[in-house]
Amino acid sequence: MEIRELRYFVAVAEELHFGKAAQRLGIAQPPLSRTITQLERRLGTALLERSSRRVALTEAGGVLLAEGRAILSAVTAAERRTRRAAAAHPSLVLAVKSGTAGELLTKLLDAYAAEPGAATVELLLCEAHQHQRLLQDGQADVALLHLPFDSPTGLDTETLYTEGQVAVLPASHPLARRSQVRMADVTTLPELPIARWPGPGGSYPEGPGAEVRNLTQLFQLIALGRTTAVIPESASADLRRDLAAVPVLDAPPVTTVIAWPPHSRLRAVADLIRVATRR
Amino acid sequence: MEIRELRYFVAVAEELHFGKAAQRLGIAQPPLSRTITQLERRLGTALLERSSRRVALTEAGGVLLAEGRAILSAVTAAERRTRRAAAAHPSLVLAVKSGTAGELLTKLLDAYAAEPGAATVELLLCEAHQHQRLLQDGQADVALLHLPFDSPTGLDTETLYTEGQVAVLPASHPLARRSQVRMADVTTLPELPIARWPGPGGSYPEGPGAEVRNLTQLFQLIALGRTTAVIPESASADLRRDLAAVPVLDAPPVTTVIAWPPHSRLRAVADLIRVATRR
DNA sequence: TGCGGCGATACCCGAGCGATATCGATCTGG
DNA sequence: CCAGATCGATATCGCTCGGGTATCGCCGCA
Repeated sequence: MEIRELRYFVAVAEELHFGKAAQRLGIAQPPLSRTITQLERRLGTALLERSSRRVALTEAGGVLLAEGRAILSAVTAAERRTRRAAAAHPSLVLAVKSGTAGELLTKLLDAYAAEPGAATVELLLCEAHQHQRLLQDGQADVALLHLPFDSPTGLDTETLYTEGQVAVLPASHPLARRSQVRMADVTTLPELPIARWPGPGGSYPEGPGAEVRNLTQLFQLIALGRTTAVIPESASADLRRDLAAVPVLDAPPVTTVIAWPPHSRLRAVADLIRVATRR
Repeated sequence: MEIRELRYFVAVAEELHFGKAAQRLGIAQPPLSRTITQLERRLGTALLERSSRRVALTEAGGVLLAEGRAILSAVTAAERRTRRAAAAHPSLVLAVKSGTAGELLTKLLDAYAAEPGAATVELLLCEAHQHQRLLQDGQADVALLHLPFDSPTGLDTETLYTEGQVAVLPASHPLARRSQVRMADVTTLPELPIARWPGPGGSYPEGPGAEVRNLTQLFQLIALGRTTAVIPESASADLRRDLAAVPVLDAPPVTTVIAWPPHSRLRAVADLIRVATRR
């Protein structure tokens, strides 16, 4: 099996249309048909069921689509990482959600910078749930994830620390004067529905609350009395004056982990992980 | 980058000798040289430092070797899994160390077999530390690992259960009458050095104890009074009459986890994991 | 029933892959 | 210090194979 064949197959499997796939690949349709047929013959398996009106994946085709996507991104990752490893000035890309400020990150970067032979650390600020893709296609070398929100599927991780969550409320709200609350107190406020974050696929779950993408948006909407949210304690470190944070006793704890692709060979990654986990 | 190029590069990087690599690949040496040069030009990076007497990896070459190996095994895994997904009779390969008998496995297999639409489960008995390779190159679909002995690097896992460890001793040994011992009691017996298991690389660590590969060997050597060992409680379930097991209070607990490759699409894998983790 | 959409087939051309022959550099033994 | 051996690079050739255009055959639809 060659990469070219996989690229072609993935294109067809995603478009479910030979013509469109050929266009996307920048080739004509006949060689595409031929390549897929040849791939099927090599594997000894039908990958697509095709009539002249409809193209569908077979069971085997579905498996190959999943595996193929992973392989293709592994290949682009390998190219990127190889090029980067050759750069005169070694550097390290650390992916973090734009919310993740916090002492932890500062301390980590300072501690690593103090190491002998430390590489330049570039911060790659990303949207929620993007870390995994960034690590898997080689755009980032390491990431900070927040369990259980982010999924560490297929990554190696080390736990850095665990914290509780707080409810963020308008300072004037009755609950804001409490020293602690429970999830039920926060989720049952009819006038303040819980904000919705995008899911792993990038789309929002159904619900009444406002749709938000980052903390600035969230805080503004809370200050306006339109929504509320339960977030990790450290994310509420420097809150606006018109907001209040109240610990939520029974909210699931949030664990910050450092994650990296399983076969990373970069010395800088190993160093950073060592610095992050020692103490 | 094409698979062919990667295969060639990995061969040269492993042999560090163009002639030998060409032989291993079953081609002549000139096209191999040419392909590597072309790969280096495409990546814009030297991968190998070559004089006429010596071939060595560059920094970038080392990175590409690690990534390339992973990609190559992912490709063979994709081929195997695609073919298997097309088989008329769906089956599932579960990799377990030959020691892992125990109730857990029996219960798991029974529970899964009772599911509607259960696939045939083939057991693949393997040596220590082989699970990961088997999963990564598609010879197995799921595995049972024992942390902290086996490493779940690059795999997704769910914890099944945790147990203590016991010291296995000749029944006639003085310690065998104790109801519990400590690590120090067992490791400091001059006449009974602790047995050595192969490490992740397949080679044995240095030390005085006997080299063993499986429980039968181990038990025989213990019965002969040549060695002793600390093993998970469940592995000592049906012990020979001339052996005794004593709980070791301060031995690290052993966690059995079920592990699978991160982007598995097989329904049977999902079912098995669901069955394994529910209760 | 004729038309349009879509994948498969037929056929041709050029790039690229592999083989052989040979060169040039470097290490080794006498 | 030189002759031979070793080993990677280069030159050149033939052929496979990947890509293009033209066209067919099938099927849904008006």
